[in-house]
Amino acid sequence: MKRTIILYGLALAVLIFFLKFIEYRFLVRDLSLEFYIGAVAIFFTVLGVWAGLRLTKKKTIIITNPAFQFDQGRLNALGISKREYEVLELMAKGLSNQQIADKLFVSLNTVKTHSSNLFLKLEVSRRTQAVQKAKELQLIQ
Amino acid sequence: MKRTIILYGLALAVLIFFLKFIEYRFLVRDLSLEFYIGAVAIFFTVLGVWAGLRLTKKKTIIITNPAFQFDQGRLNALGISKREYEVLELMAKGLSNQQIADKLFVSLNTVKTHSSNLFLKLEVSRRTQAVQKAKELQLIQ
DNA sequence: GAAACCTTCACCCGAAAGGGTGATTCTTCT
DNA sequence: AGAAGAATCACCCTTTCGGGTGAAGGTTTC
Repeated sequence: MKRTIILYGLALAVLIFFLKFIEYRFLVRDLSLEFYIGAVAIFFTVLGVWAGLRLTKKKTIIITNPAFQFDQGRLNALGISKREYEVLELMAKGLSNQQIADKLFVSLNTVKTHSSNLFLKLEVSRRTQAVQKAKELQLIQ
Repeated sequence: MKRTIILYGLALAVLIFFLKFIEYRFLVRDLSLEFYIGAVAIFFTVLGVWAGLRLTKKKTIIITNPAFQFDQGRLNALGISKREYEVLELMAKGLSNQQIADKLFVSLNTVKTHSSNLFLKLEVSRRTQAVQKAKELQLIQ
């Protein structure tokens, strides 16, 4: 922002001195006033576009929430165990219980037990709610 | 934004008057032409800024982190209808199909149809994935 | 060593979700 | 007026989820 203004100012100064220069060399006889004005117009239009875009350029998208930080305390407060948390994470990725079971090398029944306990502790009754609530509580990203 | 442009204009004016001042001291010449050039420069700068912003309006709307903005275009690109979007929103809140049906005053079958079409369009096969993907695509908050 | 966890797994059952097909009504666009 | 799409609903069937109960083996803690 500041750099843009400074650069703009410098460009402006350079141009004006440049114009002064050619003015003294070639344009004292008023040979092409139209050309002179045209050049100034074009130059400042371009400069204006450039500066305008520069100044209004938005910051890049931040998809992940930078304010997120893993809070073990909140997990403990809810009594969520390590294994249950792993299930929760995979659940949030949209995996089915079977896929979670394959990933954690346990049986489907085990995953179901974990998820059931998880629902009790989060006080929900469906996985979508669990994911939503876990995000609200900043348990997962 | 506007403040930036105003500040910029003021900076420009200051610079020009500064240059004028130098000019008076060292390069006393035809003053009316100089002012004319200055006016043209300012005018075209403003024009350039304005035109630049106008022309790139859509491209510069990039959402910064907390500011979610509804993007109809992305919905259209995926071919997601209004009703499907409503189902998606309620789905993301963790509601069951039956609850969604009650809320929208339609039958369970209708909700299932909408969600099926939604899954096709989002290229997913489960509601958790749909919600996750919709958030990634900034379709929902 | 008993109590309190965690982790693992099994079985049953009902509810919910998902996939497929077809059909009707209504609006909208050409 | 006809085509296209949206919204609605139905019926079928399979898979997945969720709730309940029970149980065995492991660790930690008092």
